Amino acid sequence: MTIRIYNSLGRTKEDFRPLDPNMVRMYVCGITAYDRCHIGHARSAVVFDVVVRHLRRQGYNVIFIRNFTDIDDKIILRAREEGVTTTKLAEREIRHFTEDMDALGVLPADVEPRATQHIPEIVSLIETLIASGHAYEASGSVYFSVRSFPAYGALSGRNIEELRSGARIAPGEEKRDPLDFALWKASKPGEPEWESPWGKGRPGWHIECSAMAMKYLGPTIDIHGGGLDLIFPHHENEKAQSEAATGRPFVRYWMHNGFVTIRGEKMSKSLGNFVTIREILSAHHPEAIRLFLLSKHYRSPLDYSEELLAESEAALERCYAALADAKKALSSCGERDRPLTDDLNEAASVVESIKERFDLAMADDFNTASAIGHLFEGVRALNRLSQSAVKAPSRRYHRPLTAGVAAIREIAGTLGILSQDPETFLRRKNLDAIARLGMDEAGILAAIERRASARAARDWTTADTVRSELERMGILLQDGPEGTTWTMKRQTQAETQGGQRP
RNA sequence: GGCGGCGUAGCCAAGUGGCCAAGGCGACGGUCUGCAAAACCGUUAUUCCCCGGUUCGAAUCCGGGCGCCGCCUCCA
Repeated sequence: MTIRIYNSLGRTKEDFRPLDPNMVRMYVCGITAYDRCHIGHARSAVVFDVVVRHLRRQGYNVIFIRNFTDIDDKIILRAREEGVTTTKLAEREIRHFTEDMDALGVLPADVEPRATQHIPEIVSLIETLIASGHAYEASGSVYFSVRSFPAYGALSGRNIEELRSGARIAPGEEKRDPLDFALWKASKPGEPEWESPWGKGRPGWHIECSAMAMKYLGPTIDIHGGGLDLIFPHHENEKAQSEAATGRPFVRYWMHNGFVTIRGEKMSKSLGNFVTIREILSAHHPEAIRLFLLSKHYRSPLDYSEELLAESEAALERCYAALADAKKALSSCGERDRPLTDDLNEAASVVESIKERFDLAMADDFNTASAIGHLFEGVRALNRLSQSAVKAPSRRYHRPLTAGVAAIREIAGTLGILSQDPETFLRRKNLDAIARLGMDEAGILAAIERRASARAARDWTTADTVRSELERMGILLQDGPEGTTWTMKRQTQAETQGGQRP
């Protein structure tokens, strides 16, 4: 199936044809390691994680690189404020990031290179650019000459002359053109520094990505990803310096994810309206967070709110409940050969077709929102089969139930959800919830016992009193053929109002 | 100012020329149940911000409004 990708360069959807038919070279800009990551960083990571997972499931051999910027102005500034070295600060934040990613189920990249560990490659790339007249040295710094690269502005759709009129040269910079950008920055006293042919200094921000991408993936890579805000100047500059150095196209498909907003505004440090990944993880299941992040197409803005996260959580629970029910149904469908009704045959065919429809949605520029729609159609069809299988057992349920569970798990695997055992997930969720309320299960089980005796005696008043007492604490009872089970009441919108966060 | 995006049910969100406008959350009615819950079934947008136009036919294309947002400086 041909995948179509919206290419930021050209702003159209194009058929995806990697340089080598079965291999995908992919690079995504990671974080600058100076502070905790928020849900916006999580979105970028999860979106490209899903791209990698999907490409791999389609049979591509994906080489995936995600870098860490571990030296830059912000890191130097923050390290100074905290009185630690830039290395220590970066190490710490990289560790936090890695922990966040592990928690979110984001697969590690094949290589996670750091700028400071690639100084020789960076220096060598800069030397090439100087030799070919695309860069020049001035007082120990090296700048890229934008004028020397006529295609500059093509990626971001910017007009060079307009950019030039708005740009200015900062004090201490010796640029020949206001648009020129630093490849190498001469160090100021007290700053971290590395040896170079131009004296001690450190790499500029953009050059590290070119050097590392080309080191691990070669001069032309298939997919380069990052947040929308990286298009200009970061990716424009990366493209210019890489192509100036090699004379070959740097990236075949540029992908940019949209922002996470909060109350309609971009989440950012400067506005102070950000919510860290860690905060959200403390209140929500990681897979619910993934489902939320994937609920909208990756290029559109996604508005964050507690209510929407709670909705995703409810939707996720529904999926797990369906898998758990299907398992039970499977064990009770028996050997009797009873034909299925038309609508059940239809449910069976829905279940058998969701993989294909899911892949079709994903092939259209990774339309996860649409793909999730198909997933839920599968869930409903599976529920229908499970319910009938219990009511009117027949061995004819065996195949669609088994296929349905397998299909749902497989496509969910592309999204990085439904990876746990359903019973374990549901039980854990309940135990976690009562633990948060400071309760334990013994009390609940005792109450269920009391109610069971009352019910046996047909004392409905007592039975209902016990049940409503538990319900007031947020615990719902479910009477089934094998006795009574308990579960936590789902949070509704009304109940989450004025919830955990302002 | 330049460039770009968005406006679909109570909320979230697919769909970008033609089957009844996906799916999720919520709400309501039904099946089930002692009553419930869960699940299932049904209902919940004669209509896609507004006004014109093109077309046999438009949420989808064109023109004009209105509203919201982003980039143009570090930013996922």
